[in-house]
Amino acid sequence: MSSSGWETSLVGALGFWDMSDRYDPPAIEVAWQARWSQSEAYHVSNDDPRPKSYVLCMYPYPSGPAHQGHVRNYTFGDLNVRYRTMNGEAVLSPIGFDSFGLPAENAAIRTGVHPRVFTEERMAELKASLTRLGAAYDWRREIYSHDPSYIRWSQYLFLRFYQAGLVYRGDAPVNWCPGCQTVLANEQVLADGTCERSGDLVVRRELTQWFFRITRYADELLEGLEDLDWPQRVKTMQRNWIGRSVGAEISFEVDGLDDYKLRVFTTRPDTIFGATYAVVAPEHPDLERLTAPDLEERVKAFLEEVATRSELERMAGEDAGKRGVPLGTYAINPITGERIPIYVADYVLGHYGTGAIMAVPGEDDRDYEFARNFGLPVVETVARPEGFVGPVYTGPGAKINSGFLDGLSVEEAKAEVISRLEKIGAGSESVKYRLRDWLVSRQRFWGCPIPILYCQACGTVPVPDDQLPVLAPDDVEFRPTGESPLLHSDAFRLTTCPRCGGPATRETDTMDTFVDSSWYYLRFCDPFSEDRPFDVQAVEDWMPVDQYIGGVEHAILHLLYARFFTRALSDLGLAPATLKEPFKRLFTQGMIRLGGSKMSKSKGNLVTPQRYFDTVGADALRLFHLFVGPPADDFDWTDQTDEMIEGCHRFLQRVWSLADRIPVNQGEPDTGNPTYLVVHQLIARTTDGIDRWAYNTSVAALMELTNALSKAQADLVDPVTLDYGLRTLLELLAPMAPHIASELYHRRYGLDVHRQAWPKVDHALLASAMVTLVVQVNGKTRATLTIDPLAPEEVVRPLAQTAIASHLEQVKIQRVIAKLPRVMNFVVE
RNA sequence: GCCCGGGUGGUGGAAUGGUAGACACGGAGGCCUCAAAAGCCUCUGCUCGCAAGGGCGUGCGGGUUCGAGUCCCGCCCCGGGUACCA
Repeated sequence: MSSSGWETSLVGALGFWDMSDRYDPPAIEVAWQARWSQSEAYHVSNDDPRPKSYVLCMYPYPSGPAHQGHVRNYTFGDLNVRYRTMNGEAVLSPIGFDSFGLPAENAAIRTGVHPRVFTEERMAELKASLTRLGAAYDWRREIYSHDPSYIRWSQYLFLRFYQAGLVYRGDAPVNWCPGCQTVLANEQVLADGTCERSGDLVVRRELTQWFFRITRYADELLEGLEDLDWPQRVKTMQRNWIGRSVGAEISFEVDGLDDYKLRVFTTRPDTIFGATYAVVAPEHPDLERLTAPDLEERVKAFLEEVATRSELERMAGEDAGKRGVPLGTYAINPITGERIPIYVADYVLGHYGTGAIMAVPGEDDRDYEFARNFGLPVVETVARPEGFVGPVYTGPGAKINSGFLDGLSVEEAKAEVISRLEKIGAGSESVKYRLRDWLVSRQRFWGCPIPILYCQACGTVPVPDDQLPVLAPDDVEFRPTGESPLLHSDAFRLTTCPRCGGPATRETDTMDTFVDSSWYYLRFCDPFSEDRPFDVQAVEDWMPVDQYIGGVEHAILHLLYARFFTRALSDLGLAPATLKEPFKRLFTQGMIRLGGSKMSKSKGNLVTPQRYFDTVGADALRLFHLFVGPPADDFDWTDQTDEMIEGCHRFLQRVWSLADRIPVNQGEPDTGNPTYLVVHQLIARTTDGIDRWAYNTSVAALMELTNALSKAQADLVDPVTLDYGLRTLLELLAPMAPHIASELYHRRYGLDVHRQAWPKVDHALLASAMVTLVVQVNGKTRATLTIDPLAPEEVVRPLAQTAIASHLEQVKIQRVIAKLPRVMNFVVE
C-alpha cells in the first residue's frame, strides 16, 4: 500500500486552525471521497505482508440509486473494512454488480431500450450512491455479471461442470402460458393461476431444461453447516431445505402384474401393518400399467384436471382437500400379505422419494384426510398415550396391531421391519432428500448464455473454450409476448458445429442469475487474470470470506448454491483443494420496513438517501443506521425517523464544535486523570460493541465520550489529556463516520485517521478503577457505595452496614451474600 | 400445522443472574436573544408524599435463587420462514 501524499496536502498546519467554518457535511464528504477514489488506501495486493482478511457484502442488483437497505448493508460492510484495517489487517474489500436479471428485460419489452443500456445507467447511479456513502473499495476489482470477460468464465465453469457430469439436461414441469407461448417464473403467475401479462390460464408442462446436480452434494452441504459461524436460523433453513430423511424403500407386488413391484418410500416402516392403501403420484412413470382398463377414463380425466394446476397451487390451493381416484388395482403388503387398493392422488409428489407411498391413515395426517374422503379403513399401530385425543398420532409409543412388532418401540420396530424386508428381499433402508437438482435454464435474453450447441450429426456439443464467450447479439427485437429474442435471432442461433463443421443451432436458454453470484467472490480474489477464471493461489490467499454480509432473503438459494459451487470447484481442482466453504462468518442484517412492508423498489415505498446526503450528510445517515438498533433486527421507518437522523447530525455537530474548543496539545496524557479513565472505559465499550455486532451500543459509547469530554473541557481538565481524549474519539469514530473523522483528524494532526491503529484499552487501569457496590436488603437495593475493587469483605461490610443502618433496625441479619465488588445482600428475617 | 425470532417508558432501544430504562428521539421548564433559529442547562416509567422517603413496575401465570428483564415450566400476543417432501 503506497502513500498517496494527500495527508499533507490540505490545510496541514498543526495546532489551532480557523474553525470559523461551520460543519458542512456535503462539502467535507465529497472532498474526502474524491481523495479516497484517487488514493490506493483500500487497494490490496496478494503479497501484502499484513494478515489478510476478506470482507464482502452481497453484491447488489443494480436497480438505480441506492436505497436505505443498501445504505444499511454497505455501512455495516464499510465499518468492518475500516475497523479491520485499523487493526492492522490487509482487507480485501471488493464490490461489483449482479447485473443480469429480469427487470432490465421487462424494461426492454416495455420501452425498447436495450437491457445493457438500461442496466448500465442504473449501475452508474448505484455506484455514485456507494461512493457518496463513503464506502471504501478496491475499485480495480470491480466486476459485473454482464461483462463479456465475466460471461466468458461463467460459461467456462459451466462447461467444466458439464464435463464432470455435474450438469445435465432433463425434463421438468414449468409454468407455461399458452397465450405468450413462453415459460413464466412463479412470480409471474397470479394467485388465480393466470398469466400476469396475457391473463391466460397457466398450465404445467414438461420442458427439457438444464440442471446442476447439486443433489450429489446434499450430504456434504448438510455436514458442512456444522462448522460455519452463521446465524443458527440460516443453518436451520438450509438443513430443512436439504431435508434429509432416513427411512425405507419397500417393494409391493401388484396383484395381476408379474415382474412388477411398486416401490414406495416411507420414514415409518414400523407402521407397515397400518398401511391400508397405496398412492402413486400423477407423474408416476408406471401409472398406465397400474390402471385397470375400466378406470382409464376416470384416471385420464383426473390427470387433465391436475395439469391445469401449477405445482404451487397443487400444494397450497384452498381446495387442497385430498384429490385422487382409485386405479382399480391392488398391491400386496410384503409383510402382512394384505391386498390394498392403489390410488393416484396429487398429494403425492412425483419427484420425491419413489413417487409412491404406502398410506397409513392412523399415523399420518395427510393419509388420514384422504382416507376419510374415500372411506378407507384406519388402523392404529402405535399405542396412544394416556389422554391423547385425535385420530392421528405421530409420536413415540409401543407398537400394537402389528403382529411380530407388538410391544416394540417405534424405533425398534423400524429396525426390525427393515431387517425383515431385507431378509425377504422386499426392501431396505433408504435415505431421501427434499433438495432437488438446481434448474438453471431461463428462457430469457438478459442472462449468461448457456454455451451449448445442437448438431444434427454430433448431438449436444459444448462450445469449445477458445470460442468463449458466447454473447447475445445486440441486434434483436424485444416482443411484448415475453419470449426471449434469442429464439428469433438467426444470427445467434445458426452456427457451425465445431466437431464436424456441419450446421448446428445454439442453445437459446440463459443461466439463472444465481449462477453468476455463485462464484463472483472467487473472481474478486483475482479479477485480473485473462486466461483463467481466477488464480488458484490468489483464491487460496484470500478465501474463505471472513465476513459475509447480506439480507436473510438469500438464506437458502444463493448461499446454498455458492456453497455447492465452492465444493464442486474444489473437487474439480479449479479452486484450492482445502477450500470447501466460501463464507466462514455470515451476518444477516435486518430489513427496513415502511408502512408495514419491506422497503423495496418493487413495493414503491423507497426513501432514498440522496436528500440526507445533501443535507445532514452521509456520516449522519450512516451513524443513524448504526445507532437505530441491533443490526440484525428489522426496523420501521416512521415519522420519527427523520428526527433521529437529525439527532445523529446534531451529535456530529457537537463533535465538530468540541474539536473547535479543545486545542491540539500532543504529549503524554495524565493516566491518573478521571477523564483518562473514562476514555478507556469507552474505548472498551465501543470495541466490544463492534466485536459483537452491537453497533448501536458502540455509537452510544461515543456519544457518552463526547458528552464526557465536553464536560471535562468546561471543567478545564488537563489540556493534554483533553486532546488525547478527542484524538481517541476521532479514531473510534473513523469506521462509523469516516469523513468527519478524517477531516478533523487531518486538521488537527495532519494524519490520515484511517491509517491509525485502533485504540488499545488499558485493561490494568480499568481493573483497578473504583466501582459501585450495590447494597441490598432482601434483594432490594437500599444504597450504593463507591469502593476499591480489591477491598476485602471485612473492610466493605461495616461500610455497607452503616449505609443501610435504618433498614437494619429491629431486624435480625440471617445471612450476608457478598459478591464483591458488585453486590452485598443482607438477608434479614 | 411445523421451525425460528421477539414482547422493556410516549418512541427507537440498553442491561456477563446483581442499582431496570444506558444512549438517543419526543415532551416540559429555564438560560442566551430586541425576537427567532441554533446552542446550552435542568427535569422526564407509573404512583403515594410538602418533604425525607416509600410502594409498584420488563406480555400473563407459576417455579428456581439471597437476588430474575435475564434461567426453568405452562400460556397469550406479534413478526418472519416454511408448507402435502411420505
